[in-house]
Amino acid sequence: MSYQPSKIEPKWQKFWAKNNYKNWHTSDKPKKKHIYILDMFPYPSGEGLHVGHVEGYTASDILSRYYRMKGLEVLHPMGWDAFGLPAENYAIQTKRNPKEVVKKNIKRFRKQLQEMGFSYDWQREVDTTDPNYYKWTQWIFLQLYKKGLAYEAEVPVNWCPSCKTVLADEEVVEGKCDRCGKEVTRKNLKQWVLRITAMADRLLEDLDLLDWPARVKTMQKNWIGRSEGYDVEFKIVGQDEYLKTFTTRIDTIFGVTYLILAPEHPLLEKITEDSQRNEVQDYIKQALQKSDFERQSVNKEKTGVFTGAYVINPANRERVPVWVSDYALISYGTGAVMGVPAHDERDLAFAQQFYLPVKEVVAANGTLINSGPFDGMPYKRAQEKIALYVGGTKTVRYKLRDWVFSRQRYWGEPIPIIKCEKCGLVPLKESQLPLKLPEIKKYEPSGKNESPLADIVSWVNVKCPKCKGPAKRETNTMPQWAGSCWYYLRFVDPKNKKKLIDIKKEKSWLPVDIYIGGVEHAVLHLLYARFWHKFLYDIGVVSTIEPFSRLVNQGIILGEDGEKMSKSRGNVISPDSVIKKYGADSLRMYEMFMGPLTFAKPWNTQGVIGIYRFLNRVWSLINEEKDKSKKIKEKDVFKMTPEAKKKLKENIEELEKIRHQTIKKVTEDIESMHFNTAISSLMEYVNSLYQVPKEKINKKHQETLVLLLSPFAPHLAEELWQGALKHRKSVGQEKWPIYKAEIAEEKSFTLVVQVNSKVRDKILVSKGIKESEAKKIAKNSPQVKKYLKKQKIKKVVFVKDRLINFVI
RNA sequence: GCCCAGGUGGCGGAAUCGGUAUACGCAAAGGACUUAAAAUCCUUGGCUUGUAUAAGCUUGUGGGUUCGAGUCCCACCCUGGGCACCA
Repeated sequence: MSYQPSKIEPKWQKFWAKNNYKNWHTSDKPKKKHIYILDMFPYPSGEGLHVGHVEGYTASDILSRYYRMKGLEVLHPMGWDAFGLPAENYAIQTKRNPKEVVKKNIKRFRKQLQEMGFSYDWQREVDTTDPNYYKWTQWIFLQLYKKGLAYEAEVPVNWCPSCKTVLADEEVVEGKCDRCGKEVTRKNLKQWVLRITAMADRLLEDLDLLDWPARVKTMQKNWIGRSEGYDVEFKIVGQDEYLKTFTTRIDTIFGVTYLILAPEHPLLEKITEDSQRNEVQDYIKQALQKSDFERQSVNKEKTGVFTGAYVINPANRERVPVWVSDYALISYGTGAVMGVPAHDERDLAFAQQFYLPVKEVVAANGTLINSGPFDGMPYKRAQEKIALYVGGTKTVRYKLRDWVFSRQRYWGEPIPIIKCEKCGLVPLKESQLPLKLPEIKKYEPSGKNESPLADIVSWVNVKCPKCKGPAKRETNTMPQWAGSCWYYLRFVDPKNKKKLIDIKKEKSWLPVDIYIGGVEHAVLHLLYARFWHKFLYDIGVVSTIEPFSRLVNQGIILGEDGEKMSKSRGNVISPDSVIKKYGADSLRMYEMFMGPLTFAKPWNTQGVIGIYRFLNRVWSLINEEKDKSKKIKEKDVFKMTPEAKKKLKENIEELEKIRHQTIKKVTEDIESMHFNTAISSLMEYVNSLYQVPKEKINKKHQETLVLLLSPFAPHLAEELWQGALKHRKSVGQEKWPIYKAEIAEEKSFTLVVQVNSKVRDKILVSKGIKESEAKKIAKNSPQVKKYLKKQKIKKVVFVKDRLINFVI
């Protein structure tokens, strides 16, 4: 019989599913050594699983299967991030109810994951749209509200006209909606906002504790954008007002030649001179009409208008003009900037545009000039002194803004707040959770700055829990990210009715040891989840300060043309079609063999076939009858050096050595996540086994091969283990093979003989050979003799167990 | 513009500490088997010169350190990613 994945794979999937996947179920409170291996759970979109999911999920599955065989208890769960725009937009497109659509999509995703042979603990499955789950998402919101970390505010927000909802800053990419690609506009709306800025310092500092890719840490650092500087006030000439500016370079204050206010600055109106009023008002109007993206696009010409007002520079008492320009942002600092064209690129561009003076105050050597009493002082040291001199206050500012948390959409967690005209905002009682999302007929966004929930009179109108008077429910829903902020906690205790998580269980499993997923979540999910986790730590729900100790980003898989996979390009590879042709094992292994996990790699269908061939070779190595085995002709066998060939023929010990070397290599490579080289070494092992007549291969070799292969190609391994090799247990429950270092070690090595650093000969010698002996052997080589001739040897370099170099 | 990562055969990639560059796989060529094809198995394979022994060159480019550099240092070029008026 030949290797037929379409026959054996469903068979073993059924076998694993027995007793609700009992073999992969983990206890709540692990006793032995344990590890929590987590995938970023998918949005169950209508597209189904794609090859990018398969990549990360295969990597984590290999680790999970490996560590189980090493005797660790492994928590490896899966669930569904099913609220939010992708599912809802798909439902609207196909004119169906989001709930039904999601249910169907989840079913399909689950089936696809099971067809990949992923070893999840399906008893811990969670779904963010299940009321038993989002009850706790709402509960966390209530706690945030009680601690003052959730508040309502009228804020300028990003509005997507196509999705008809508010977006978080993180969801806007290059001025466009991250979901649909439409240009985002700006609106002022009353919104729920989470005070993530309160955690800014901790989110920044604790990055040091994490074993994460440096670039993800850098992205978070930049996103938080901490700057230390000073607030400095400038007195307005002829008025009693002061303009407060924020600067990180107070040492350049003697170089201020103008001041800039953002168009939204509250004092602008008041300070503008009548002669300039029309011009300034026109400018403000224009600026406010522009989208954020337009205003902030780079390399654009600077614009601005003089207000007619002057301020006094507190450092040197000079009068400097006040301008309005949209390169000052109202949302950062004080909305007012001191213009120092000599030492700031943007200020220089502005000054050149409007012929404003440029005054140098820091010399090339870094000491101050034209700075009165501070001349000659190094600029760094001058900062504190100047601050004292001009009355500046030390301030820390962040780029990070509070997180706009409400969405005008149906498909999200309802915010558990009641609005009463008399009592104001009244939170629901915990006993009233979950506040279920009502089933409605019309769930398209209305575009009226409200969620479609606002139209459900029977749901919206309630009695105020406090005064019993008429009141209304909050109709906005939570954003996509809410449910994914804490799902990794629920996996540990998915059925707890009384608590979000039992802290004893949390203590034994958290933090997540290995978290695998795409880099696209570097500042969204990963920052929000850290924020919530720290909050839960503060209120005593969890005992750990960070949720994910180690993060690994898989690289994206490109189409066969080397471009990003997309429907419009027509280069999308569907996992289903690959499974159908070559089986899930080939798909898994190919994706791991393509290259390092973290690299971006182009798909190559021929490569899948290569892996398929390899699995066939494994199959026939173990399955074929001995008499039918390769008609090995001694003369045409070997692809190895003559020495190795001889050894293999004469000495089966060589094969045993390779067996131990392979165990060593595969073990080390799995632990360091070098899956591509682990597979290479399995291939080399199989190639070696093919070099010897079948009857010389003992069962030990076959068993080792199957065990080592089992995390990568679990179906094939199970078939061979329980079939041809006649074992009773699942291969996944066997022990991982061990190697002996002394057997794996090579006894001899190829001594490289160089003359003037050029390789002239290679001689097989035993390991540990001494310099004197090596010298003797090397000098005897006819090749080497040719080069040495009568020349005088100036120097001999000997590297133990490697080479000898004669310098002449 | 700034920051980060990376440039190795026709392709994906391998190569602890500076010590045999190109493992493994794909594609290619030749052979065996077959009526034939597919599949399978075997062999070859960086480039140049050469019948061959062999010699020279080769890890983006140019320098440097070293007995010895894919690996370390300097400069430059290119690709990918991130940030982008954050004062």
